[in-house]
Amino acid sequence: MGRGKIEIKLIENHTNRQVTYSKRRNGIFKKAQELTVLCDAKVSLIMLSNTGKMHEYISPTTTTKRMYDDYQKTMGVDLWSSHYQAMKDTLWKLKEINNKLRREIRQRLGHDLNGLTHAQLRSLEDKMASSVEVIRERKYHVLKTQTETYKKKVKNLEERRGNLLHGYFDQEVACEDPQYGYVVNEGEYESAVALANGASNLFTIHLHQDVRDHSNLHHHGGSSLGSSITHLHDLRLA
Amino acid sequence: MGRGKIEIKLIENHTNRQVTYSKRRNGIFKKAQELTVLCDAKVSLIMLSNTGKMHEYISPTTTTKRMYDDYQKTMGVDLWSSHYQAMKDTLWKLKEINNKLRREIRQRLGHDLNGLTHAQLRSLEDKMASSVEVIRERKYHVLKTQTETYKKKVKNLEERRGNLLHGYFDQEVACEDPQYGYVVNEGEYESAVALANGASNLFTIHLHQDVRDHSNLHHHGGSSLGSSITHLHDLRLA
DNA sequence: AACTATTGATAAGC
DNA sequence: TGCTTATCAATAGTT
Repeated sequence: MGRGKIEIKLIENHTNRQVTYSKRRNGIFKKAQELTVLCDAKVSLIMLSNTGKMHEYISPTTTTKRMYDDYQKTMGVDLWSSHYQAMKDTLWKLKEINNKLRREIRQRLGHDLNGLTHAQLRSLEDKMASSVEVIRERKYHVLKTQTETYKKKVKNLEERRGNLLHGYFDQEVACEDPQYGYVVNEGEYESAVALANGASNLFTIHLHQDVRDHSNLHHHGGSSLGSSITHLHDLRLA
Repeated sequence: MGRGKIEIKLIENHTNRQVTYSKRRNGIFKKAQELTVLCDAKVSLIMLSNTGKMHEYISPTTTTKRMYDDYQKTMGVDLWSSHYQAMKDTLWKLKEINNKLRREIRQRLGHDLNGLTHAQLRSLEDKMASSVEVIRERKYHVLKTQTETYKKKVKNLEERRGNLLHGYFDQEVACEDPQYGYVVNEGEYESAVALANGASNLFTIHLHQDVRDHSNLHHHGGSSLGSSITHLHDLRLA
């Protein structure tokens, strides 16, 4: 339709092609619009020119995301889910691993032993016993180190105070039982134990939605009927 | 264009609306096709009728996924990423929990004790000692139960064999040391230990792509130019 | 961009 | 749905 029939093949002339693209694009947008209204249909139309310009029409009764979600559902399964599906798999596997780790910890705490055979229990007992031994040794090591550090500190303090105050605080310093040296950082200990006792509290995960505003884009919805259909999304590829 | 001008408003007559939808849909598809060829453009066109039928046109030079990916990039990346982002957060948190659980297990195995204070070590030792006690008790319980079960079995066997064969196998039965009753399922024990000894092997996650075949759908690509544009995806919502 | 001669799309009817 | 045809709409080429 025009001053002459044209063959449907690539328009070689660059300018001509641009003009035709613009004209026909608007024509299609108008038709999409009309279809939406006349037939109560939902249309998602995305067009990308060879110059990299992107244009979109979306029926005002829906959103592009919803259209593609429906499309996915209809087509069977996901299109872009290579990424998404891999993520879901990873997530599931991490959950599995988590459960296994938890179970192991529970067993080491002496719970959930019902499923284990005598041999497994014997092995578990042995391993834990040797672990306790390691911990005990480490404890003695820390004890020894800290005691020495403490002694040094006390001695240093006595010297300094003695030097400064000529023995005025000798009695007070003597009251500080070296034993108290072991309970430094008592506050931190509490929280450390809380953490060690389950970390279950960490499972309180608050999911949230990240809905962003794309106000930088001109959005002229399909509601402005016959007036200005040309005012559709006019975007450039990033 | 037609036997009369029509107003662009919802067609009330249901049948008429269906017919118009079908005709105009094909018209738009044809125009999308022509635009693709004439101007070297890429078009993604998804239409959903009010009866739930879905139709699609996609330029043969691209795919629906690629078009939508481009669209997302242009729009600013976030459409379904509310979902996606929540998933990523969950994944990250699960990894964190995993690491904490692993650290705890290592400490209970007697490793990585360097950061702990004497008080923490003492607490850990106590807890492990009491856990060992629980495990030991459970072990004895299992031992006792299994021994009794075994004795019953042997007795029953002896009786049955005695009845049938008049004591012919007495000697053989006597050779079965009751101790062997404790080592049933030795094979399973090995795998259980392997599992208990880290579960680290579970981290070997093989990501895969799930590319499925949708051969149940009639796919007539945009290559069949002027011939049969009506043969586009014709799907129903699941 | 705006203008038309022309072709193309389609509303109504079958 | 498919075909026909009288009409209106889109647009190719020109200005």
